[in-house]
Formats: sequence, C-alpha cells, structure tokens
Amino acid sequence: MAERPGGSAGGEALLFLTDEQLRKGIEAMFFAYRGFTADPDRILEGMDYGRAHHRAIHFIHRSPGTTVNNLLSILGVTKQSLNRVLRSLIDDGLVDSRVGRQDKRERHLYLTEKGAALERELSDAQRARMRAAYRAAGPEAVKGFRTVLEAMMDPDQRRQYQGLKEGGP
Amino acid sequence: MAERPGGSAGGEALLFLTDEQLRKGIEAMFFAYRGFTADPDRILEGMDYGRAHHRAIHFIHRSPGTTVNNLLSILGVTKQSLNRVLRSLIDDGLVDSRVGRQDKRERHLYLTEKGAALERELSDAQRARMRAAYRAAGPEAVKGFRTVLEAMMDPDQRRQYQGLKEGGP
DNA sequence: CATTTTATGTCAGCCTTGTTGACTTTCCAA
DNA sequence: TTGGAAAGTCAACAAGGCTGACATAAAATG
Repeated sequence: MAERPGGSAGGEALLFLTDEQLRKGIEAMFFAYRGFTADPDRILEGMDYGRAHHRAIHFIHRSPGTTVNNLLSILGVTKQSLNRVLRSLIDDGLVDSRVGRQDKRERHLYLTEKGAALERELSDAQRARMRAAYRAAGPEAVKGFRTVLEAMMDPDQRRQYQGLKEGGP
Repeated sequence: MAERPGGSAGGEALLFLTDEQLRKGIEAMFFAYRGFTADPDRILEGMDYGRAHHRAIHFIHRSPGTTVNNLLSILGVTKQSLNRVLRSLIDDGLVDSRVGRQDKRERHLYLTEKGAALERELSDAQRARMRAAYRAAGPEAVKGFRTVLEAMMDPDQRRQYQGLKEGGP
C-alpha cells in the first residue's frame, strides 16, 4: 500500500480510495449535514425548541408508544438530557406520556395532535430538501448514497437503523 | 402528484422518492453522521479540545495561510465563537497566527508541527472509517454518495465545498 | 414476604460551543 | 485625514451535552 493505493486490483480501480478522495468525502459530509439540518433549525428557532426536540419528536412519530429507554438508546444521550427535552414537550402538550399497562414502570410516548402538527412541519421541510436532492441525483446515486452511509455507521447504530424498519412498541 | 408519486416517468421509476424512502434517507444521515464524528470525538475527549477544534484544525490544514475571515465563512460561526477556539489552539502551540504582509490587519493561520501531528491523528482515524465504508460500498456507490450529498448542500455551502478544490491563501 | 433490580424522574452543577452586544486597536483606501 | 473593514476582547447568556446523587414505584427474584 505504498507505491499504489490499494495495490491489488490494478491501481486505477481503486483511485476512489485515495486520501484526496476520502478528504472530499469527509468535507461533503460536513457541508451536507449542515444543509440537512438547516430547514428544521430555521423552523425551530424562535420557538423554545431546538435540534434535540426535533430528534425526540421524529423518533416518537416513527415509533409511537416507544418507551423512554428505547428512545435513550436510539438517541444516544443521557436520561437527564432527554428528560429535559421530553419534559418541555410534555408540558407544552406536544407529547403524551402514558404509564405502561403491562409494566407500569414504563412510560409510553405518543405525539399529540399538536405534536404531530409540528412533526409534519419539520419533516415536510426536511423531506422537501431530501426529495430535491434525490430527484437531482437519480435512483442509482441514491442507492449508492444509502449504501455508503450504512457502511459508515457503528455496528450498534446500524442495527438500530435497520431494526427501525419494522419495529414498534 | 396525488395518485402516483412524481406522475410523469411512469411510477415505478420514482419509487425512490416515496416518503418512506426519504425517511430512511433522513435516518441514514442521522446515524451515519454519528459514526462519522465518533472516532475524532473519542480522540479529543480527555484533551481540552472538542469538535469545534477539530473543524478549525481540519480547514487550516486544508488551506494553510487562510485568514480568520475565510475560516469564519467556511465554518459558519461567529468570530467570538471561533476566536475562543483559535485562542486555545494558538496558546497551546498548535496553530501559528501570522500578521499579513500585504494587509497587516489579517491573520494568516498555519498548523505548527504539533498541530499537524494532531491533525494527522484525527484525520487518520476519520479517513480509516471512510475508507472502510468506501471499500465496502464500491466506486459506483461512492459516486452516488457524493452526488446526493452535493445536491443536499445549500448553494453557498456547495460553492465553498467546490471552491476548496483548488483554493489557497 | 423481603430484597434486589429496573425504569423513570429530578435536583444540582459543570462543560462545550453556539449566540448578541459593546468596545478597542490597527491600518487600508478613498 | 478620516471612514470603515478586519481583528481581538470582554461580558453575558442559552442550548444541550455530561456526571453524581437521590427518590419512587413496580417488577423480578430469592
């Protein structure tokens, strides 16, 4: 791996693995992530909420009835941090927290109509950007996009990402 | 755009634009970005530095001699915020700030040998993950990955991303 | 039944990294 | 020579991470 990068499949086929190409990929992630979060951030500024609230709302919408513990492991933050966010969402009537029927220690989280309305506003904006990008890039590019992103995740994160496909309470 | 999503190219070709597919793309970005930043974050924790220092170091390495103002527009933060980060890097001898020769108001930023060493450590870790993901996904997927990310950026961000290709002081 | 473990909530305090506003110094350019 | 741009600095604040300690209820286990 000294003279030619890669060194097995013949050089040219591996030019996409040069440090220069990798650096471009890294910067693409940086700039694209800013775009990715820009629209919801704009909507949330002015409200009392931020990106952390958006994330909670997204995953509650995604898995209605999810427990606090589930949410914690998906978001990867501490319960104190999540609690602060959930508290404000519950107090403001965007999220409904119901004691579990089988296990009464658990709280199951649901969006209220008001919460669902905000979720719609946020995800409409985020999807609009995503849709424009997808449409401009085309289906083959989108497939590659998803493949690389999945390969970039930590195994635990990937499991959660894939597990979410069918998941539920 | 009501009955069939898209509605022009025949339906099946546009299935990658469904809300479900877009939602998966959104979550892929979320989880992948966590992986993307995980390794440098691990290296930096314990030092006095964080992700903001990493970003500054990255772009100074990338464009040696860049001015504070250049850096500000790339990073998209306030000068007070950047100044706090630069101050610690300069005080700790990782970054060298030189008064401009033509315009003596400007400061040109360079990594010292110590700064370059940390940059190497951080970018080696980040590149290793990127390389593994690229290799697993293959060149076609990588091409799609970059295409979608570029389309996702704000126009200003995209200009900066592309401008960085040749750029210099 | 007694004990331990689990799920959750909460208080207090700290750190990083972002923000705004005000003010100063330097110094290029009109 | 003066206006304004570039940079630096101080102060104060907010969001959203973190740790540690402690409380409560309920389930699980002995």
